[in-house]
Amino acid sequence: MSTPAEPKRRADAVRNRRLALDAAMALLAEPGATLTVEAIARQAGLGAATVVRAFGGKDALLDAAVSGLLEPVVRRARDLLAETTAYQALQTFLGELIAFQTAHHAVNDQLDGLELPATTALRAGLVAAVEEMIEGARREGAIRTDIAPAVVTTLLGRTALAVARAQPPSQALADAYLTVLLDGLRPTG
Amino acid sequence: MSTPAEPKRRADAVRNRRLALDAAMALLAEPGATLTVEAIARQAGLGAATVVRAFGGKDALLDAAVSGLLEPVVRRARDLLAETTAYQALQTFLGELIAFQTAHHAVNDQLDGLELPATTALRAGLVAAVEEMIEGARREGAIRTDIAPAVVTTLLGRTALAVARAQPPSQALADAYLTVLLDGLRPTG
Amino acid sequence: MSTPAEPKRRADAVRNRRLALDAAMALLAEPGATLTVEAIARQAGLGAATVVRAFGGKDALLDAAVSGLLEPVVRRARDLLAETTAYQALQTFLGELIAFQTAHHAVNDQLDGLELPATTALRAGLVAAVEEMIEGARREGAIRTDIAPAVVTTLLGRTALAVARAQPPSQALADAYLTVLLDGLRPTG
Amino acid sequence: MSTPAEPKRRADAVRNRRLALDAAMALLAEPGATLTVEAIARQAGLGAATVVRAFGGKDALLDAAVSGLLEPVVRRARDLLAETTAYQALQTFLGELIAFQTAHHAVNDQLDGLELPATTALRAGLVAAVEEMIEGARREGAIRTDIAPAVVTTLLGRTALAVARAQPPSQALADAYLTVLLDGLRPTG
DNA sequence: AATGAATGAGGGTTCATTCAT
DNA sequence: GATGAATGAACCCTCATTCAT
Repeated sequence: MSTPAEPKRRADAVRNRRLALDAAMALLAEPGATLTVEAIARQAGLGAATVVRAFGGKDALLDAAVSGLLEPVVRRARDLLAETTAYQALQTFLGELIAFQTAHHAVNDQLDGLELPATTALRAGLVAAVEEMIEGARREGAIRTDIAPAVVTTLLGRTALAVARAQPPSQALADAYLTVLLDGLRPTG
Repeated sequence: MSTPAEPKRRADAVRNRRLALDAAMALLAEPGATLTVEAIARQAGLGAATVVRAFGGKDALLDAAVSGLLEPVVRRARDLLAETTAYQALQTFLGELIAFQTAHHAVNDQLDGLELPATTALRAGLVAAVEEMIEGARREGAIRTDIAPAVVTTLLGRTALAVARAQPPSQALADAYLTVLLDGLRPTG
Repeated sequence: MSTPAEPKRRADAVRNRRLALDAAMALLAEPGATLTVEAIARQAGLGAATVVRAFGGKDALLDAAVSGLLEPVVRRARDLLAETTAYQALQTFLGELIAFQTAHHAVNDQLDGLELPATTALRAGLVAAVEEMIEGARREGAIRTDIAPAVVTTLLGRTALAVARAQPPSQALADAYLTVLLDGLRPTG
Repeated sequence: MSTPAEPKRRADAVRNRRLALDAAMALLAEPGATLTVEAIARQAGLGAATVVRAFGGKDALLDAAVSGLLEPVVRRARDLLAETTAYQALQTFLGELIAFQTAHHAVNDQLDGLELPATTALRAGLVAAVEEMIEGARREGAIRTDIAPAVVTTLLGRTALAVARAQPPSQALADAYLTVLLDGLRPTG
């Protein structure tokens, strides 16, 4: 009695789509990885044509991979907003964002360059969530109000991205980012 | 009787090297420019083989071009260090750095990706100069001392790069970067 | 006790072969249709492997499909030969041939290009029938005798094909074809 | 004093462009030839990338090749129109057209399918020239007037194409085409 | 010595066929 | 036995480099 008849014939297809996706995500995590279809296919143990067919083009594959990586991040931002104060959410989330981006390095390049539908949507969701945190923190009196929330959001996002890109990864740098940015955002006066 | 007939032939070579370099620098300044050898050659009014021959490969050309763009920035950092207080130098320099990187957008990609010798050296020089500013500002009591100078340097450098990369360029973002970062670096206590 | 259990299993096979054939014929009738195996399978509501297996290769499938379309044409030629005078048969048949080829546009390309056994045989049958019409009409004194029947047959066949291929289809052109060709075939003297 | 300084550096380029063009034309003349870029390049003794570069894409190459083949045909039609009566021009030209199309077999496929600018223009010129012949011949009282000139032109053009396509080529067929079509076009009454 | 042109390697994509379910 | 998926071959195209002029 649990969705019995519908996904009948795709046990291996789903598995291989998953393999291709995982391979792409794994390569996205490596700093200097070659992101060709062939490289992704090799990593997945599949043929090149298979991964193309599974997604309908390289762009769609990258879109899916980046989205797959980004989606839990956005969800986590939403969860934090619901659970605690906006400022606390901001603090926690920024730390986790850096950790994520550090662990999935090449995602950042994709985020900058391409125009991929799902990724774009998720990024917008991420921006919206951070902006809510900023606005909430302003109302809570936790951060300064002389800079527009949208600007603060962009600043936090882009600098997080940059910090994550540092080679080699550095926890000290991530900590410094959090400390300096949040201190710099304290209410003036 | 010194340098008999040898440098005469090289006059054209020097001129063409300069032309290729200028062309590459100009293209590096444009956001979406095509950085193929042929495009650079066309911009320079030269043949494709000439620009390759003048540098011995595309990588070397890019190294030279990026270095050419970076060199005045490093020199400017040095000059500021000599002219004024370290903190004042830091403030001024960060503003100019953002402006430079915003104006020479594509340089950033090259800075991240490749490992080019001259560029790497210059980047090291840049890091060293900023690190001197940080250390000086610490001695001046102008900034906090609970974060290692090297970490602060990396933080400032990488975030400047990220802010410059913002699309579209935003002066408000650059201002916010300066304000928030420098406020966040104020001495604690 | 004859044919014990064997043909039962083949009921589905026969049905699917029919479905694939109909699908291919339908696509052959459309001018710009995509004639990939997958497209034919989709049109048939079958899997791609099924249509291949049912015929043992794409070429064999096309052979069968084209033959299926051509077969009634040949039979019609035979019937006309039996029913009426040779010249009358010729007149009627040419008109119908053009109409058929116009309605099943893509068949023409296949007729020209490939060398498919069944199709080749049918085409030979078609040629033979037309040739009989020509010879009969000669005996009836209805057409000129200074051109070899085989040549006249080829001329009529190939020009019919060309007229059918006209884009956009034109009834005026078909009429002109009939008028001019038949007038041009009138007995000399 | 004869165009001395302008085409300085292209002796080999022109030669190879010519080679590629000739190769394409040669393959266009063969009935079942493979018209891939690689096949053309092999025929020309060049690399595949070279022929692409020389024309900027496969379509442009085919356009040039077909146009190169078609251009003298159109010019010949124009010349005939200037030299003699329209009907005589028509008779002569149709014979030559068949001969040409027989000798350059595959041109016909390209003429049917693609939308190539130069080829399309030339084809329009060809149609216009033949139409002028028809109209002139009507005024001369040499051909029937109960079929629209445009229809006659299409009929002659498409059937010439079809006759040329006959395999194996047959002079008897070409002669029959001319005889039957022109007799069929005689004035009625 | 400069250069336009040639090229070989590599990219993404499509498709007829084969295989595992 | 039917099938969705896998695949290897083939296609067109781009580009950094090399060569002949």
